[in-house]
Amino acid sequence: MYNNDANTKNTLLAAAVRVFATKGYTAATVREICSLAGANVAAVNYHFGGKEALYRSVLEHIFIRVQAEQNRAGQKLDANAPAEKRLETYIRQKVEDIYQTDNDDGSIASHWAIFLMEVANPSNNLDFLVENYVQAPADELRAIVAEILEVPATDPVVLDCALSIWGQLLDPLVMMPLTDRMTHPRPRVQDNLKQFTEHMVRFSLGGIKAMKNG
Amino acid sequence: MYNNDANTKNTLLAAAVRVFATKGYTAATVREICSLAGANVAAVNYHFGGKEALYRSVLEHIFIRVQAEQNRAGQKLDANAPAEKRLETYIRQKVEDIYQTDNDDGSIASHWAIFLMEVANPSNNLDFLVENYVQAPADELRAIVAEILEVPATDPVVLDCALSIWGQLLDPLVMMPLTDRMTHPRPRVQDNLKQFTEHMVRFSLGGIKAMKNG
DNA sequence: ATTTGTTTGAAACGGACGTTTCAAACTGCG
DNA sequence: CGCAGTTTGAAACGTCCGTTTCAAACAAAT
Repeated sequence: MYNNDANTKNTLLAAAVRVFATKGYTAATVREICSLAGANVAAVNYHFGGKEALYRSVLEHIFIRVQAEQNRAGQKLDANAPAEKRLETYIRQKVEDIYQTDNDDGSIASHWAIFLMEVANPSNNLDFLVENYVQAPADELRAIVAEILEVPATDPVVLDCALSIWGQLLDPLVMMPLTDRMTHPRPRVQDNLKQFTEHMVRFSLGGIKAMKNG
Repeated sequence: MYNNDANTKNTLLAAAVRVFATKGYTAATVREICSLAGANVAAVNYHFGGKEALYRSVLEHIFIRVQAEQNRAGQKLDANAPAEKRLETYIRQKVEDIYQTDNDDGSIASHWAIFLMEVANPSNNLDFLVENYVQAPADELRAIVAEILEVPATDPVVLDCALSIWGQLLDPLVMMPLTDRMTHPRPRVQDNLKQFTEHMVRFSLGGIKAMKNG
């Protein structure tokens, strides 16, 4: 407890984020993680207690960044603006959060990659992710949609519309294996942020209003 | 070559469909498939030549059923009907195809489960699946959307709208791990086929029309 | 400098997997 | 019945995985 063991541990954690994000939990091997971190195979068990504990550490590590992002977005959202404008802001922020890449290679942010891997292959940790990543933004969207529709948030049509919108948000990620293989592949959202956002806003608003007179 | 080896081979194939559909290619084990089929571990290699060859046999086996379904749906689609009506028919048919369960336990048809597994964890076989399952229906949808929008099918807005619609079709499947874990879980589409179809048609038509004057 | 506690490294363990082996059982045919 | 070809079954093989072991290297404190 006297020295700076943080170096190896942090290197290991960073390597684990990269490997888990690209391969998923089961396909990732501790040997590859250790090799990428320049550490010994036993390092994972010594510093974290095992592969599963390392994975949980990764989830907690990326979660604090996501929560900060959500707080930042939440503050920007003006509660007094009209609901339609708030929907636009909501969609724009989510699109930016998901698809804006700070990294040079244009790859998705690792926490979204890991999130997708969990959805595709759910483990016990998905409950934690939904509770902390998904629930609050989803409730927020439901409130906005309910206000546009002028119905209570418990109305089933609100849930339907909210899911249609969340679906459109995550689809480019989920469907990428498909769209990349089609004869007319979809251009990467990362390269068309503004255009994609604009389409989503118009299409979604049009869809919601079409559900209005019920 | 004189006897009916078809019995063991077919039992093995049926078991493989079930196991691959629930676990995916990598997570599925030859031992479990053989155990479910009441066959020896060596049976897979003897009858199919290995796990991967068995998987390809499964894909080809379920593909002939899917192609028959698509032909049946294609015949029903009246080319002379107005585009909006054809969109409604298209959506209704796809929703039924995907979510209507003939099996008693309400589980998704196995070919869709396997398809989803491939999307989540793409292998070389996904190219085959996209080419034969996805490409034609996707082109069909693009034609319908282009007609409603009164623009050529090559217009980018057509692709955007078509993807928004395909996204809504597959979302309940893909997002199920999420929606099941939320405080307001979405009711299973299987139990609300008509309601879900109606929402999708109205929402999508509203969305498309909102993109019209562009 | 010696001791004490912490971190690393090479090697091995135990288990699960796909696959192979080969003898036994079975089938159809003369 | 007896034989040839086909199919099965039990056991083992080789590989890769996560994990454990334990001695060596290291850092800090007396």
